[in-house]
Amino acid sequence: MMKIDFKGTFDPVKIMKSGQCFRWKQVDENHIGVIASGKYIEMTMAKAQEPVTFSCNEEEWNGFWKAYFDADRDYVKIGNLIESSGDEHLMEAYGAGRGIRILKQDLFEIIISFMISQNNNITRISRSIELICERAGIKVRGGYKFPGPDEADPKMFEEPSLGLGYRAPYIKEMYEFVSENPNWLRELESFSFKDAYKELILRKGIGPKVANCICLFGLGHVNAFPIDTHVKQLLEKYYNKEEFDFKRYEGCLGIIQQFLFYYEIK
DNA sequence: TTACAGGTCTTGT
DNA sequence: ACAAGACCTGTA
Repeated sequence: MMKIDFKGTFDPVKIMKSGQCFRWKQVDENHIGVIASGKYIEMTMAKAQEPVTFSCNEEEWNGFWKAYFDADRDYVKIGNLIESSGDEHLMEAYGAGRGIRILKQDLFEIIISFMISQNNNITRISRSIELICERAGIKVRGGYKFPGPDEADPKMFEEPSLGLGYRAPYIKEMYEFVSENPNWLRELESFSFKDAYKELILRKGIGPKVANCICLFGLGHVNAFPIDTHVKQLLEKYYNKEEFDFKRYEGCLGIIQQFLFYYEIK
C-alpha cells in the first residue's frame, strides 16, 4: 500500500469524470479501479484534501504509477497562478475542478480512445472501449488489458456490435498502420509537441482536437490545448475575441483546459 | 420522434 | 483558406 498526500490536488472522482480517461470505474463504495498499460491499481475515493491510498508497493509506485498520476508536478503552484490571475471565470472553474490532474496514459490506447471520441458521447465511448478490451481477450488482474497494435485482429473492428459506427475503418487502419510501422509510436514520443501534432493529423480520423488530446494525455505535452465544443463555447461566452490569457499559462495550458472543460460539462 | 454527442472528412466556393 | 453537409448509433 502507498499512502500519498497530494495536498488537495488529487480527487479520484473528479478525474474519473473529467473525460480524459474512459476505463476508470468505481469497484465498491470507497474504491476506484484502473487498468493502465496492463497493470491494475485501486485507490481510495478520498476527499480532495485527504491522502489517497493506492494498492501498490513502493517499487510499483516509483516504477510506473507516479508518472501515470503526474505526481511530480506542482499543482499547488498552478492553483496559485490561477488564484492570482484575477480571471473570475477561470477561478470559478478551478474551484470546481481542483483535484483534477493530467494522467500520463498509454499512447496507443489514447490514440484509439480519442479517435473513437469524435462526434460521440462518453457513455458510448466507454462502452466501445470496454468491448474492444473484452473481445481481444487479454486478461489481467482487474479485467482486460487494452489491446496493443499487435494484440487484436484488425478485422475485429468491422464488427458492428462494438458500436464504432463510421469510425470503425479509422480504428482498423490505425491498428494496421502501427502494426506495420512498429517504430512510429517511439518516434512520436521523441518529437516536440508541434512535430507530434503535425504527424498525428496526417492519419485519417485524427483532426486538430483529437491530435491535441493525444499530445496532452498520451504524450505529456502540457501545452496542448484541445478545443472541443464545450471549451469553444466557453471561450466565446466569457472571453471576447482571444482575450483569454494563453500566454500567462504557458507551461500548463492543458491543465487549464481540463479545469475549463470540467467546469463547462458539470 | 428527433436531436445530440469532447469532430473529421469531403466537396464546393 | 473557409463553409457547409454527411456521418454510425445508443440514449433521452
